[in-house]
Amino acid sequence: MSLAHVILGLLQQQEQTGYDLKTECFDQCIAHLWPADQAQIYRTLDKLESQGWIDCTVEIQRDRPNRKIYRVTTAGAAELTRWLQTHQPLPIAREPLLVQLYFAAQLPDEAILQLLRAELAAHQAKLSTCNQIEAPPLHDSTASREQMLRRLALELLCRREQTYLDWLTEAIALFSNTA
Amino acid sequence: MSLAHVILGLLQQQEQTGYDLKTECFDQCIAHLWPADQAQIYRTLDKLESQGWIDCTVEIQRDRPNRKIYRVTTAGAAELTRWLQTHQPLPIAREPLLVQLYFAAQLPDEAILQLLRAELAAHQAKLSTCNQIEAPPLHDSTASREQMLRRLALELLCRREQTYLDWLTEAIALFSNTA
DNA sequence: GTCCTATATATGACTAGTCTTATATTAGCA
DNA sequence: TGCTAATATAAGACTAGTCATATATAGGAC
Repeated sequence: MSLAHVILGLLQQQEQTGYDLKTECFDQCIAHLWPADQAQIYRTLDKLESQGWIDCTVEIQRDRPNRKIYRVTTAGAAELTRWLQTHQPLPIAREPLLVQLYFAAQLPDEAILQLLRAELAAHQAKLSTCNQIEAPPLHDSTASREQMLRRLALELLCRREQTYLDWLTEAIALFSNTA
Repeated sequence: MSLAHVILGLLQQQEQTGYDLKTECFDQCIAHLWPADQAQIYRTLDKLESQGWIDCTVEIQRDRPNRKIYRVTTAGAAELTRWLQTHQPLPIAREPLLVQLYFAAQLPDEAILQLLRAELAAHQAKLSTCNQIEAPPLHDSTASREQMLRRLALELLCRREQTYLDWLTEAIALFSNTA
């Protein structure tokens, strides 16, 4: 249940509501690390609260629905620290495009090229959104520890997209030659 | 429901049982593209059959449980061809390690290094299993179209692992210097 | 003799995540 | 006047995937 730990981490940085988590964290950069929809965020908040890892105070608003502001408890902080140091299993990446290529021998080159070009465009778009996330360069010694670690995480995202782009470009060249 | 299409593809190559699919396909190379457990394979076979995309004949065995040998129907073959040409959404990669790094500022360097080293070892192991999958080199002109496409898919898997290894090695160096 | 493995299929219980809709109020726009 | 967007939380229905267990038979290991 890593989503629970993402939320613990975010709440430790700043106490906030489920709505804030969704609009300011998950819809922004966290989406690249661990996408989550609104329903899942609220359910995980409920679970974290019943576990005693977070608690909340209700801020009564007249003109808007009340806000439940969550913060990490002592037990929650201990759990986060424990989890942060525990090696997690490798992520399972299920890649529809690779499956398609694996069975694509029956398709004409032009159909394969269309698949590859569509994937290339999608990865180019993703790389450009990753590049738009602000972060100091990897070897900037004035950056804080937080900034450096975030830059490091972001760096892998960008490199992964670049790996895709390089591979797709070569694959397209391969099929363009034989076509 | 890509697992359904993986199974359609595999059955189109060779009619076989759920047990065969599990032990000879999913436990071997397909696991790298689309891992699936036994329960999910059998349930998907049921669903594919009720959709009319596959059918089966029962081979009665005296000394062993009977075998249900599945094959792709005409409708199933048409569905596979359609799916193979349809652009699929980018895979969602949820990376626990990146989440950990993102919130790791509170940890000492040594704890971060331990995380990075464990991940490096895991990715080294994965790369070596990927490298053990037999496939002709990418530019071997004597390879069949099937072999070439499989080599291409495998090539991305290997490059992805190499990208991880490079990034992890640099990250480890970064923290070893500051430590 | 008992345990484990292989062969083969099936199902129950569960987790994580998605999609949709409900509720309630305010503000802005056309 | 009616529509939409923003602010907030909640829950129902569903899908995909995981984990464990059940069933049945044969053969080999200890």
